[in-house]
Amino acid sequence: MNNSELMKPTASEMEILQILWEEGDSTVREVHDILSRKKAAGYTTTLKLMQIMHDKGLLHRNDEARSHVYTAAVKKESMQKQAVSKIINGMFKGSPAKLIMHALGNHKATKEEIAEIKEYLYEMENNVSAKTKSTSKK
Amino acid sequence: MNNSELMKPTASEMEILQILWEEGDSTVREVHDILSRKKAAGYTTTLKLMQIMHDKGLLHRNDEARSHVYTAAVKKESMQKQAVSKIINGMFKGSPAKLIMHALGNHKATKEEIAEIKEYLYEMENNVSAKTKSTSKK
DNA sequence: ATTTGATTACGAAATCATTCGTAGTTAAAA
DNA sequence: TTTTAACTACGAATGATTTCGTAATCAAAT
Repeated sequence: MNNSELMKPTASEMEILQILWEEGDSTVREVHDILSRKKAAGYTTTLKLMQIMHDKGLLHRNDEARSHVYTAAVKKESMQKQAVSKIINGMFKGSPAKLIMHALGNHKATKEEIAEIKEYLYEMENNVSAKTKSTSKK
Repeated sequence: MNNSELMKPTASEMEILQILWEEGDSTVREVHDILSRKKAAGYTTTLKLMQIMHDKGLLHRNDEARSHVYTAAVKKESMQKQAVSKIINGMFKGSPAKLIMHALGNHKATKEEIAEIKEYLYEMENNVSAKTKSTSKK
């Protein structure tokens, strides 16, 4: 039905995407079991949601086996970026610094995290490949 | 209909709140004109939305004059906090640092902003009234 | 005083998202 | 082979949000 990046997942769809990003390819059953730990939901509700997401192009599906296996078709990074942009532009007048202050002010970071941020800032200021995430991630 | 903080504005309601935060008290006409610059929308649509928001307690209203004057009834700060929390918990597994890296990575900050953030981090590390926003705001 | 134009109130249609029941299919167990 | 359990497809009910038309009201201009 569509191509890729511009789709805006609903809240429920976000929950499912998050599970798939976390767990990797999964069947409806697997997603549903995880979802059930947090909220009541009928199995066919989860099924339908994932089918709709597939129609929208948010999920890929392998239907060779009887239980279809779904995969997130959008990148976690893209969605994160989109979410952060939306909030910076919508609520913080385009100033990332304002957002950062808020984040720091209301959510305590560990010493390590603070150090990491400082390191990142240092790199930015000195053009030390500020775009390549230095953090040995994942 | 209700009291205050716990209401979750919809996307359209957010747009109106943002205008009111930005412009201060405004009539439907004023809000609508600004809104029209960004999206097509009938006047009565904006009117109805603002009436609903008033019913929900999201807006205050002065109806002494023929054209009613509306005011945001929720604080920008509260909504910002809510938005930041939602994104940190939903997309960044509770790690404010991850959000911050993203914000810094995708939205260039000015030298001043970077300095400001560093200052803020320094204060945090040394407990120097880390909660009182030091930044001479606005 | 009448007309004109802008305003509010409000019902209701249109759209979108969520939830669930039912039917049909398949694979494995009995 | 028959039964049972799990699965998909899909229609449709429900619920929430958004959009808009119409009627009534008011104020200003004619």
